[in-house]
Amino acid sequence: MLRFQNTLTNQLEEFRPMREGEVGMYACGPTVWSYAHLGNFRYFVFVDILRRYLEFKGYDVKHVMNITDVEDRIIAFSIEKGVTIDEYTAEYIAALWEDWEALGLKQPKIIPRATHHIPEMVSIIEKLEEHGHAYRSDNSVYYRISSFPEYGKLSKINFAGNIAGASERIDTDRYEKEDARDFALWKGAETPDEPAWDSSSLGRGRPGWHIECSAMSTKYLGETFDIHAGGVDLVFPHHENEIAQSEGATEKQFVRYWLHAEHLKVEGETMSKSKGNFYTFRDLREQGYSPTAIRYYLLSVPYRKQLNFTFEGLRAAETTVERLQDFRKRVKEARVEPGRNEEVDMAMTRALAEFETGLDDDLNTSVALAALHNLMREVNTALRDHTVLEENKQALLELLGRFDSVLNVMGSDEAVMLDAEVQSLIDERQEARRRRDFARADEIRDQLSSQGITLEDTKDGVRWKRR
RNA sequence: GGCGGCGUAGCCAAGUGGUAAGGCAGAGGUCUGCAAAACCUUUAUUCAUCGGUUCGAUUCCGAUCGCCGCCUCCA
Repeated sequence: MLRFQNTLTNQLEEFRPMREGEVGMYACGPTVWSYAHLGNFRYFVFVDILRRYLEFKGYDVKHVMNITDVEDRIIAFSIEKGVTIDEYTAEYIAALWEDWEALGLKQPKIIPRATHHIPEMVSIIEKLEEHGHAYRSDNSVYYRISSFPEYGKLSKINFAGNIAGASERIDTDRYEKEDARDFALWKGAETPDEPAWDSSSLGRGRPGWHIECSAMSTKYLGETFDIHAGGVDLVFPHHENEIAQSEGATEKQFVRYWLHAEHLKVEGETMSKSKGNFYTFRDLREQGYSPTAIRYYLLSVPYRKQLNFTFEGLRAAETTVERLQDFRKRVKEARVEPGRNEEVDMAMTRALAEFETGLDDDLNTSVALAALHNLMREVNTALRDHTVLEENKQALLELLGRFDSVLNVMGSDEAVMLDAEVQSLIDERQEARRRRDFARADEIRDQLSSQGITLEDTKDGVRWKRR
């Protein structure tokens, strides 16, 4: 039974989608003002596991992720560079998809961009005005929080209690609002050259940040949908505001399950540019770490716990991933004889059960990985001195494939060909070894090693690996 | 000031009212011409500290110490 910790109710709840066999899922996407960093990817990997596991369970997942391509920083930086916001964001969007693919993340099925959904946002704002949830001030439109009694139900923030201590941070806004908590739905244009859209009802301006997600999620998933995911920092105010907007406009429940991923720390500290511990995915790749190891590392800690990123941990992930991939490759290459091995059968049954128990429990990836490691050890032990039996091999490859349909860390299936020259060197070395000309054999091994090819001598011949 | 999370072996980390998953590193071994890789075995009388509840607590309750997050645009 699949269960999620729902931020809305603060409880571990059985997951039951609105429609049998289908899941509508909205994941807050990036604001493309810079390269995505490790923390962003921790969250993206979580969403990927969530989606893949739902698919593993047989659901058809309608996965929507927005791209926020208009926002204050984007506007400021594009003006600084003297380019349009589209030109400015294009570079970061391209980089995002490059990183995305390298990390083995599935593409969301629908990827709406904020700038392409202005009319939808305007129409929600109009509805909010009709319902008395919005008001105008200067050229802008604000949400009237006092009109939505349930405000705070997601974040559980008690406004009466906390305003006092935090008051110096409020009221710095230059806009005129009825209440300090109210937030902008539509920001009226102040200068002629800032990016803005004309709306006959609202005037010239641009949308507030929160309205984007309300408009795009509802458009593609309906007024009520199953899952909304995000980073913990979005609980307040972003998601709280989305609820106020969407439920204020439709008078229906907006989202049924709210899932929030914890943040990543680096060497025990908050990742920040000023501390010099700020990393993007590309930074790590430039340092030679493999995307798969990074993925493994990011998913190895359950999403609701802070992940303490360390380079020691990343190196450990590197080793582990190699071992897993090697295991799968060995199973695939193993020579077979007819028949089946009961021990291996039982190990597989246990592993599958443990894998599902783990992921069913609010996506406990640590438990799922332990299941995989236990399987690997048991299979290795059972088959240590035996030839692999045909039925086990097929079943095992199938099972590993199923696990990897969620984890995606065990390597691809494509056979990599060696060029003829390398192959002939390997052959020559084998010949030299037969002659016990080890000097020549080692010479060839060193030569290939300098080309990034590692040789391993096994009972069944030479195996090679590209670094 | 308000709200929330966490503290488990050298490191990362799961977990439960009945006596500690898994990974990395370490140690020993198998294999090997050597090596590498791989494989096997092994590594916490103990779960921040102090009290309490209980037949029994790492797991529940309270206090203390330490770390982290949110409280208006940061995943």
